[in-house]
Amino acid sequence: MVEKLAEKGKVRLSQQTIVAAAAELFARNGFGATSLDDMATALGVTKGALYYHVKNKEEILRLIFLQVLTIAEEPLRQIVESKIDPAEKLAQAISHHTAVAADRSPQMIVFYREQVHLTGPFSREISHRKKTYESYFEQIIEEGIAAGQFRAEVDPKIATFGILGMCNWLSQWYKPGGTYTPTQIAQFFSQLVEGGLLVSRTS
Amino acid sequence: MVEKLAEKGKVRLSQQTIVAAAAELFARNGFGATSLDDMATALGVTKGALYYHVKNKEEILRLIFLQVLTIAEEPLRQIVESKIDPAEKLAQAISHHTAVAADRSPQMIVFYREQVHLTGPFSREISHRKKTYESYFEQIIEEGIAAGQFRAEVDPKIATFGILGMCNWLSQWYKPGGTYTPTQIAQFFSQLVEGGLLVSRTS
DNA sequence: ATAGAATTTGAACGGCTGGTCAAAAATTCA
DNA sequence: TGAATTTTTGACCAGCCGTTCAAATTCTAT
Repeated sequence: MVEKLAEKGKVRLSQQTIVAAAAELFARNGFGATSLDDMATALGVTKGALYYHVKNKEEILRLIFLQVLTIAEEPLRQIVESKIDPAEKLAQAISHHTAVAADRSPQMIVFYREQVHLTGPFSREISHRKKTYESYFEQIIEEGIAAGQFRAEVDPKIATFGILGMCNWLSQWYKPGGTYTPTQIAQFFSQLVEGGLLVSRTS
Repeated sequence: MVEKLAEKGKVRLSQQTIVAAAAELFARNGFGATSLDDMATALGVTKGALYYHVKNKEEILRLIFLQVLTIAEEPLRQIVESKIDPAEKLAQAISHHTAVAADRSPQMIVFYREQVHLTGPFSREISHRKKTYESYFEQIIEEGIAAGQFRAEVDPKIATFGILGMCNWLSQWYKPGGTYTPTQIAQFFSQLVEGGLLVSRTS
């Protein structure tokens, strides 16, 4: 059912390689439907070997979540704190988030699909960090409204959910080597969010 | 682990009630992590009883997918074929899609998360109907560009993915009884997509 | 009331799951 | 080389999974 990835013998087994292989399998088949045997087969080893590098199945999932957050959080924080105008901040934030979604798309799919399988305090920590991440976007929009750059009728929370939804959805359809690069897609999204579709506006 | 829903004894067991309960459990815990015992418990019956109404677990999943498509497809088709201007069409399409995402949110979560667990030709049929559904949005945007109402630089495919991502994401955060109704949220989304965030534009 | 049909039960099944572990193999380094 | 260490094996376990089915129950209509 799960074909072997083209990694047999090439790479040394480690937490990193396990997590990478698991992310692809979880993204393709779901966390619950991916067995440790599937992962072992994909890596060209036996199930038991995995347990030398990893405590259990859930830890693999935890490591995927941490990887996503490690990549995503810090650059966004820097964008928010930089001293450029809000519209440019938003464009950079969209560009950053789109890039993460595009080149870590298995991890992103897992991140937004499988949190339900995290248990205990770790799941709550993820929820909290997700909220913080979202709040950065909210801040940028509020800033833009306060500066008179964004329309005052905009609800920052709804707009944030809209923008993040737009970017996150990318991992559902983006395939490397398509018509557009992640950078170009991010530009399209920025134009759409900032300028809208209409040629002219009345407000 | 899975608490009983407040349905015990109240409703008669049927395909419909099974599908409804399953949708909530699948949405909350995932298809793979939801056992038939979980569903039976939630409905106040034993596992065996389910098999009188349903062929197997995958059929339950299939019925959820069909339910979503049955609700979503036809109204959108009518909007596309109606003789109103593209901007208004888009607003109505967004409103329609948002409404579906909001008041069938368990089913929508399952629809976009668990297709991987469908097997055989049915999965391909769903993919095809999904694509057709997306193409309706593309059509509206192309129409708007052709009519000179939408900006010519817009890529209809990317814009469609963006809009659908925005709406679909709703099922991840929307809770009935929040600050805004689905109708209001749809209006926000329409404004965002059509007019953008910026107060003024140069193009 | 009672026959007949519709529905539910509860036990049983084979298979797969995540996890464990002593022994074997591979690697490292003096 | 060869001893010490790191890594992998492969067999094993207990438990849960989806599914089946004969028997028991409940419902329906006369």
